[in-house]
Amino acid sequence: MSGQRSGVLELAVLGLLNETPMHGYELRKRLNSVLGAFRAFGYGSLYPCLKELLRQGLIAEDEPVGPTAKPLAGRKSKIVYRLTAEGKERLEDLLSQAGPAAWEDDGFGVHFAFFGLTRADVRMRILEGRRSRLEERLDGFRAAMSRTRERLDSYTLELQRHGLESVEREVRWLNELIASERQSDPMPGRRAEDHTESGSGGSAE
Amino acid sequence: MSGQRSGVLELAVLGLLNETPMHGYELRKRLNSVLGAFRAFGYGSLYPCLKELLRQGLIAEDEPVGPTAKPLAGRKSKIVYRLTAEGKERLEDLLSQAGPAAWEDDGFGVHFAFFGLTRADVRMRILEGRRSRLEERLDGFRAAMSRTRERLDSYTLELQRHGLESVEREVRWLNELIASERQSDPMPGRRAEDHTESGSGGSAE
DNA sequence: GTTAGCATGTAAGGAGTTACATGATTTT
DNA sequence: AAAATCATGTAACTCCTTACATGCTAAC
Repeated sequence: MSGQRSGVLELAVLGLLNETPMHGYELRKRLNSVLGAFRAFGYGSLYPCLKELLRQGLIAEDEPVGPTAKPLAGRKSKIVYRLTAEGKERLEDLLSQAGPAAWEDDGFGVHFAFFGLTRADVRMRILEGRRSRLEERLDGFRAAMSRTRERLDSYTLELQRHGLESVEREVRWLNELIASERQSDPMPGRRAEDHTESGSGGSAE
Repeated sequence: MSGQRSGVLELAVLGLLNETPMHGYELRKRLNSVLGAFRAFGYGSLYPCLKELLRQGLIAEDEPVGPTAKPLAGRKSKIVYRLTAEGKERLEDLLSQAGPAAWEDDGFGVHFAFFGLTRADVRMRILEGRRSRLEERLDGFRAAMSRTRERLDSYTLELQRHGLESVEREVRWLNELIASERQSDPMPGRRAEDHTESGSGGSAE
């Protein structure tokens, strides 16, 4: 067990490098612009992650053939990373898992961002998983409210009100997404183990 | 440097124990109901924290004089914690700090929850600090959007749209709160560029 | 008398964060 | 040539999570 690195960052890095090769600095900016609202990563997180992915052979260094291709004077030039075949495999593996990691607060954002690479049934299970996660939270919330309806100063109350409203809004958002997914996906002969159909309804970019 | 424990948990525990003494199990429920929308703590977080606060003398054990007060047969009964004088001091200290810790994603919720114990000027600075933090984020966002308006699949786009909208909503919420704070606080001598007046107002709690 | 919930803990470790350090390139 | 920004990294640390372990107490 050394460096499993099963976090959000790994997936995000693999996903972005799948779109196009990049060097670290650029990667970080794309990272924080794509997932900006949810989390922000610093170099202190990114570079160790790249190092680890490199060690695992999931990504590789591309020799910089760009403009002013200085042939490495002491190794302190741009290092462009690209996804290897194993990396692509790992990415697809990660994106086919529809478990808690994909719908908890951490994780959902990234998984959603790469829904374009995700099978329709997995997408649906993740959306529904997140929705029921949020509904659980609403239940606990309301239960707590009726339990401790007693003395609560107005700030605590306002915080709860706002929190509740935010969660409700996300549920509505999910409902719309789910409805929209169902529409574009005719829900073909749903026969349990049916995942290798000839891909007609894949990623319509 | 041993166990500074300057996190969200410490503040939340001190704040809740300030309202009323409690034992750990109960504390955890209150914790997750008050801050429920933002974070959830497990026992594995809470008990070590209590232990550390105890070591620092910020909280103390209350002998259980409740119903069926079993006088400790092997020490595995309810342990009720209460805030000590030092604990109260520490709480007030934490709640008077209007720094990044109070308006970043992590800390804002807790600090807001205890605004009832916070001086009016500190409250205002925290609300404004958070607002400008969010506005920075909006700027970065929109800059990123105009930079990479190019190819973006619809899911990534939808994620950004939703993220943007959420942040905008929180800014509006903050605006309302700030306006409401200004109203209940006469804000002495407010004359446009007039910010260095001798503070006669302050905390009229 | 056994499930379900209350109640208290510990050991190991994960996933980043902070602060620091430094070189290369472009802009002014 | 100075300043800004691009670019890459490391060491130490923090706050919390996960999984585990245990015992008491009330309900069915």
